[in-house]
Amino acid sequence: MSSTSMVEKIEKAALPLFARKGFEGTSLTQIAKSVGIKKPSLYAHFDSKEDLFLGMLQKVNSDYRDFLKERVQKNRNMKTEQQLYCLLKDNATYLKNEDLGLLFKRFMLFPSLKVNDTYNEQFIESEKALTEVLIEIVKEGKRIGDIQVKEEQVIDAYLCLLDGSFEQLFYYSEVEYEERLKNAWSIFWNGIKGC
Amino acid sequence: MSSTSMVEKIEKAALPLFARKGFEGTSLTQIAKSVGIKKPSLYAHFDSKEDLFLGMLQKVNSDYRDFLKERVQKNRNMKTEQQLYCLLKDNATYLKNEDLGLLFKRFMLFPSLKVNDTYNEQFIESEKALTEVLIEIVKEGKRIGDIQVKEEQVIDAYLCLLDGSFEQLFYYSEVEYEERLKNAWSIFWNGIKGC
DNA sequence: GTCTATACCGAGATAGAC
DNA sequence: GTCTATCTCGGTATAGAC
Repeated sequence: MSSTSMVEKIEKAALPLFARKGFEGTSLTQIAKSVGIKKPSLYAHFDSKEDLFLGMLQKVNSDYRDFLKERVQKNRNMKTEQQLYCLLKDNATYLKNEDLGLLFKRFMLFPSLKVNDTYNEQFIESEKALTEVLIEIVKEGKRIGDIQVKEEQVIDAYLCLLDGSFEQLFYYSEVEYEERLKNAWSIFWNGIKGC
Repeated sequence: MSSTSMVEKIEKAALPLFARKGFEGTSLTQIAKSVGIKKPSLYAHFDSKEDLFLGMLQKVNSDYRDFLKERVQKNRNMKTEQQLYCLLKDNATYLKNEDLGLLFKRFMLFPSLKVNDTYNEQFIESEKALTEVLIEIVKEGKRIGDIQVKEEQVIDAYLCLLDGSFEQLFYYSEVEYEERLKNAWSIFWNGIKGC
């Protein structure tokens, strides 16, 4: 629990392993090897495997929430359509970093399957943060008349769009993903505007 | 590899375990216990853990494709809107069986992370089957004038809707899910009809 | 076909020298 | 802080009696 630099090195090495193979699927031997030290040396910096993992989760999630805040602030003056589209794209861009994205995907889609609930709370918090941001944008959009449909409908449809595009982020190549997202978005916005 | 009845019993016991905890997360001891026999007895029916798992995957996937065919056939004479909505709902209903749904979810969302590619091929095949069905419906819908927007747009948006709703199937309670899906669908269909 | 006993391995974690 | 050596546990899989 000392030497900050080494802790960071270990977490950085552990991230892609946990993201790709999950908690149980990743061994301390693999992590140590990736760092370039021996397995028992890890215990000079972390109390247990779970300790390592949980610390990493916390960092990843607080980073994500910071990113979210910063982006929303930056897009504050755009039109409603642009704000919503940017939120969708920014989210994808951030999570397109494979390690981060896979980690989020894994622990948002398979909650309650793990030992400790503290694992999931981190991601639920991040999800809440995103939803709150969305609600703000939609409310303002309705107020100024950019959105005609009922607020609840917009929220539900948008979240579905976001979840779906998040999944597809990993199926398809980057160019194919962009094309698909553009198409899905245009249908969505078409449906939002009302006639 | 004999006594068909016992093989089925074992697979039936293994399904919820693999679905909830994954391949590595499930032990043969757990499976044996759930069946009511001892661990080594499993080897009278399967060559290995992988053998058991793969056989189960194959069965699950062929069942799913049969279900898909049957449903599409049944809805053949409905209007385009109803066909698309039913496909969405039927898919959800089928996968709402938690064991099946979780298994699909796990192995469709985390492909290429496993030992053997044969695992994933099963699910990719199932996914293809669904896409082909969708394309047929949309093509016919365009032909008879129920759909105005470009075919590709409809496909992309629909798949995004389906993926998103599939994800949400596990987040929310049944009633909340229904409500959300209804909202997302109405925005989607709104966007499809054109103005 | 099912059992007990066991081989073998790799996991997480600890002790203690340096 | 890092290492070697070691402990304990639970995993897959096999041998061989019944």
